[in-house]
Amino acid sequence: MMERKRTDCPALPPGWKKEEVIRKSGLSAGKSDVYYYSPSGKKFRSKPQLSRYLGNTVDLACFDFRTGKMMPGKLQKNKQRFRHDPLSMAKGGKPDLNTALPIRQTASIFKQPVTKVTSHPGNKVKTDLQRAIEQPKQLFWEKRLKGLRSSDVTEQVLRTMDLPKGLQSVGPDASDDTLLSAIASALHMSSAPITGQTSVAAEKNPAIWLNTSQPLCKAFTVTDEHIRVPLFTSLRVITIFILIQTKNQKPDLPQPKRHPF
DNA sequence: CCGGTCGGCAG
DNA sequence: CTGCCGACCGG
Repeated sequence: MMERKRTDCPALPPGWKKEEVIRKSGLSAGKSDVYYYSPSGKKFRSKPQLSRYLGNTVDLACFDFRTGKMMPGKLQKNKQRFRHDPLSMAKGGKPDLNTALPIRQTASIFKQPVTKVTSHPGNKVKTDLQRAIEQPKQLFWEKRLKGLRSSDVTEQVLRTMDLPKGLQSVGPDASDDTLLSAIASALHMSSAPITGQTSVAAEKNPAIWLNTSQPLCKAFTVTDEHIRVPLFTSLRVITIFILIQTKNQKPDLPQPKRHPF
């Protein structure tokens, strides 16, 4: 019997396997069918089926079912029609994808669109600079960065960076890629030195003792040694260390404020 | 495993 | 508009 290979699929949670079967005969000979298998062995043969099963635990918006890879930039080939823009719809034009309402981000089995209420259509939004600067920050907002990957020009998702063991995450999500995103964001967001969570209490109960101006990682300092020993450490990680060290030595330099990644 | 639709989309 | 092709799903 011809063994068919089930390969690991890095874009999906651990344990998920991908299989590609080439059609051998018939009109569609040469074409292939792609299947996925859950850790428990359940077979999936389409993206909608996969999506229904995974629910909100994995965002398959940029998941390419055929290749099994995340393809950022590839807008979801939405099977369902966009019917939210009466204006452009009435004109017979194609629905404007940019006016599509966002999907509610709360945990729910089903995706729920938000309801847009326009009570005073003519109103301008008041701009209150003071308020804009001090917006409340969501605790553990870094979790939303989970699964975010960098990609090259071909839109292939790059391998996750390996982090030195010295860096340890604090809080509900201990994955390396989230940790890295948090640190990288901290570099952009604040002009303060980056030290990690210096309070020991934060490690035991981060929900209460978290220092929200610091990334979700245990306290660390960057020494020359971190930068000098590139063995087993990627150039990109070294670069981040250098950026942190530079910033921490000159904390008074004005830093550009950016949005998190 | 393959065929038959349907819908997106390039020409 | 039309023909092609990929996604999806039924048998």
